[in-house]
Amino acid sequence: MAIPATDWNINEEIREIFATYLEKNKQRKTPERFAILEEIYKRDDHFDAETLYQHLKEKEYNVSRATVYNTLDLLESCELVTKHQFGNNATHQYEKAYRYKQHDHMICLNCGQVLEFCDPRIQQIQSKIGDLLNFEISHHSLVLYGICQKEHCPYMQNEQAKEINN
Amino acid sequence: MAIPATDWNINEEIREIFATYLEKNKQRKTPERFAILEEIYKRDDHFDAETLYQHLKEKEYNVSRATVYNTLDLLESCELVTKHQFGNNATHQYEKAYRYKQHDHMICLNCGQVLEFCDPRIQQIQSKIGDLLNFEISHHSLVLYGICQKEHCPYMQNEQAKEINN
DNA sequence: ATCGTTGCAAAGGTTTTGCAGTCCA
DNA sequence: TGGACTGCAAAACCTTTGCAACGAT
Repeated sequence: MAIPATDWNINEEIREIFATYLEKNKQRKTPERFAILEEIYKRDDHFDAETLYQHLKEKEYNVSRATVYNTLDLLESCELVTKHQFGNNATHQYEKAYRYKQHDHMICLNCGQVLEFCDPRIQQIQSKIGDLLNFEISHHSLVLYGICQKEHCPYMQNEQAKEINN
Repeated sequence: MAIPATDWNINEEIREIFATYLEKNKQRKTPERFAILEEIYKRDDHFDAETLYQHLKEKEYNVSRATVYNTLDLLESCELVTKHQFGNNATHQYEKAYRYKQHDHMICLNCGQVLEFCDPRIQQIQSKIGDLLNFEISHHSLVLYGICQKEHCPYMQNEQAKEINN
């Protein structure tokens, strides 16, 4: 039942970062905001706002959708959360960002699984194109779409894949 | 008043491709569909469905939004049009795809301008990661976000930029 | 006590859908 | 002619907003 020390420390660290951010920006430290932050860092996958809202509702905390969206914006601003736009559907995907090294995504059009990968060349491309076209590049989004060749990838397995496929 | 031969030929070619696609897929060759195709290939920029709908409405053709969306889907399927998701807003951007070499996009977060660029390394990344993670990659989306350093980039110049910025 | 934040529901913008009428094959 | 396509409007979807009540500072 003991919580691993590392988990605890990370949670403390994150709460601290968020608290400092809120103070600096003269925003209130409400319990709802910290509950949302905690729930996000408990999860390990990519998620959307509605899913997060449902998970919170099922548990202890009764927060409204408006608060979820508001808090996600705040967490994005202080870089504790990253917001993604995968596929062509309207729904945004989010993921925790703290201490996760920068990476890009590859998505299976059949089963909807999201894989993460790194390639240093993308940084090179970023600086080269920025210099070339006289841009100060702040960030990028690279998504590879394809079909995973593993046998455990049944066609149209889940809703997420359908949405990504449109 | 003479239409340049190349333009004419390209238009004929495109109509032919679309017609063949429609036949193969047992879809009807309606005037609306060809009017939409033609309007798209007259334009040189990125556009969204609503803009296209308005342009058609202002001109000869009275098509409905539903038909515009339906036709854009068809044109995407036969690869005459590419659909993009820039920024975090809900609106999709489209662009004509025939005979335009594959490229990626860089977007100014101030003025919303969209620049296109090519870098062969992205193809290399695509095949390397595909091999590595056992994926059959069909396409990718790379968008660089930044601030253009030119003097003619006033802050928050237009609506598009605001939307990209959220 | 103040004033930012919450919850709820209603509005917002983009895209899809249902249905009756139209028209291509 | 018949089934697919169109137009219209309504619905669906995700997200934001208005406002009264609440609560952190």
